Amino acid sequence: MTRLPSLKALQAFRHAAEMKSFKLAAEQLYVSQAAISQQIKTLEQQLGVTLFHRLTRDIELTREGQQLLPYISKAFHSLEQGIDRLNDDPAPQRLTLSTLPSFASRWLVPRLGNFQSQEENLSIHISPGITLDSFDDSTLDLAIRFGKGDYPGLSSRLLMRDYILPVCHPSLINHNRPAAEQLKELPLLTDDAPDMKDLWPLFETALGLPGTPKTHRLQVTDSNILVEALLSGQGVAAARFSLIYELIERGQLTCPLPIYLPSSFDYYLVAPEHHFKRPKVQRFEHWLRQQTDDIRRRWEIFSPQLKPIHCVTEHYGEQQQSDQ
Amino acid sequence: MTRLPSLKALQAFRHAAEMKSFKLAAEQLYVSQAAISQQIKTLEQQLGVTLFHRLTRDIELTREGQQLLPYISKAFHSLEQGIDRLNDDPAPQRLTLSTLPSFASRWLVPRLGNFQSQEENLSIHISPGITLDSFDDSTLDLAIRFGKGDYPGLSSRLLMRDYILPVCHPSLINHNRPAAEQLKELPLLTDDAPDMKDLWPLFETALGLPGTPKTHRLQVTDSNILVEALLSGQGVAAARFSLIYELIERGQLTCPLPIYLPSSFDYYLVAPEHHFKRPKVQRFEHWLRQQTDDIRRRWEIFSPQLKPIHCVTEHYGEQQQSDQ
DNA sequence: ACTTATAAATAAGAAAAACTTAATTATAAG
DNA sequence: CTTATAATTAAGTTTTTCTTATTTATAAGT
Repeated sequence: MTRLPSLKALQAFRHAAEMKSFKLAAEQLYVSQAAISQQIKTLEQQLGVTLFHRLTRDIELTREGQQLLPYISKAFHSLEQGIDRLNDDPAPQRLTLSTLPSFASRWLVPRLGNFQSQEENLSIHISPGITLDSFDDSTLDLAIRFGKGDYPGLSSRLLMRDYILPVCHPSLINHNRPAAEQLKELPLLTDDAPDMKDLWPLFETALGLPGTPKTHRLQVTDSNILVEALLSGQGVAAARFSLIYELIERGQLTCPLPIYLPSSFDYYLVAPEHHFKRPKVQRFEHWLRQQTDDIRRRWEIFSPQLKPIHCVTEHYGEQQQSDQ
Repeated sequence: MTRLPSLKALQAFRHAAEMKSFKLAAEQLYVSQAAISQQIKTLEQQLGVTLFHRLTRDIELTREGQQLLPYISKAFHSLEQGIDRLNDDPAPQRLTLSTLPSFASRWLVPRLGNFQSQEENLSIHISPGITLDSFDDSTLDLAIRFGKGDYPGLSSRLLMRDYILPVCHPSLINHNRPAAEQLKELPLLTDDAPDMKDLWPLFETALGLPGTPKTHRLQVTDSNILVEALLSGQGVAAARFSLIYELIERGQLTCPLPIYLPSSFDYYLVAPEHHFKRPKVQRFEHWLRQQTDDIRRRWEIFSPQLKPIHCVTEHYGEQQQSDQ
């Protein structure tokens, strides 16, 4: 039942018929004219029909060719239309984003006004959530996710790298004593997200401090709440630079130890590949990268004072590739 | 601009979508399931879209897949319809034949009653002509042509071989004298068709007769007229067995010399390949071959008395591949 | 809970299709 | 009569597609 000829042969026929020339058809399709000649020859053999009269220096459709052409054209139109529609944006005036709640409220929303002011006609919708929303219901344009960049079935682009710092409220640190010692006495606030769990001990061993388990600890599930706890001076924690750099700059938080950990998870833009072709998404991505460039500059200013702990992140590499 | 995927990939998609299974699609298309899997994978890459959700033991279309499917189906319908139409018979109740006038009147028409009686609903039209009619105007179903079987752009099938005999009216021959001598005195009737020209000298040299050019001769352009002239005793001629065998059997003509020449031209059925698939054409061909079997049997009875002249027909081979 | 069975994915190599260049053919135009 | 053009043909190369064998994931059966 494989009675259908190949698309290439049909395309050759279509172009040759429209141009009334194998040569021009070949140019349009970026192949040699011999290729067209051969395709049409085999097409004619397969169909058992002569499609063209070969006159000396031009060709013309036979009756059968004329009869066939409209069906072929129609078929190609339908194919092309279907494929074009796939990439069409169902709602070009509306940009729907999925992000982590912490990133949304602490970083994205405060800046979004700037983007909205230059995109008068675009309404922006944010869908905050821990898990990655499905792109199947067609409403979601783009996700900003925190992970390793492996999102099966989706296309991802690195938005920015992140770094993890030990932080606490400035009032908890007495500058006359070594900070490391004081930290031992403070309650530890932990984030149980997979990428943030059990990071504190790495700081301690890096400093050669005995790994005495902390007695006081407060465990949260959302980085946002963790930051609020830090701001109110409830203890120390490992926190992401991206979420707290402004607080440090403003003196609302401090980084008591001159060390940091490169994050094993980074920020990615995630969507089906074709969503990245939507003009509104491209404009948003462009704006977003301007904003993250700003973070990167701040980090470049801030980081020289710190020493990286190159923790071999193998125990992250092995764990389930979970994502927030 | 080669943005279209291959037909195979689209066909794989179509069947997989309809069957909700790569395995079943593979069976329908007579390929392995791995082939379908790969085709769809590359299709998804090309389109930048996920077409199927892979659940464990079945698959389902994504939103994009659902959106694409109707366009693809429509395109395939159009293709299939166009190709089917090509082979459709525009007038199944009417059989139009093109043949040589001589063959039509002397052989075909007298027998056609037999065919027509078993084909009540088929009207038969004969278009007699020296040259091969064009198949472009869609009215012609089949041609019965006399030639070498090379009809560029058309399909041809050998219908029957033919043989050339020296013949004249019986009354012209006196059985008490050697026939060869008597023939020298009779007028020669010639057919100036390319395949019949200059055949008489071959008979003469075959018999070892001096090639004294005949003084009396009558030249005709149609074999039919030649036969009429022979019947009325106007002379001798080289004539086709197919056209005169019944006259010999009835004693209306005689073959005075026990020799014959295999014809360099034979009878062929000629048409665009797909015309041979039309039911009415197939029925006609079947009937026609029954009829020509009869001629062949008669020849097998008649020919043992004769000696073939294996004239090296090179001067036919080299001449223009003309056709009657 | 453990085995079995199913459907899809993947890898590697074989087979088929399509393309390229170069040479040939046929004929209109100069 | 020569030249130039467009198509065809031939031969060899590249690309695509397919097959077999293996792997993965999971639902179903024991």
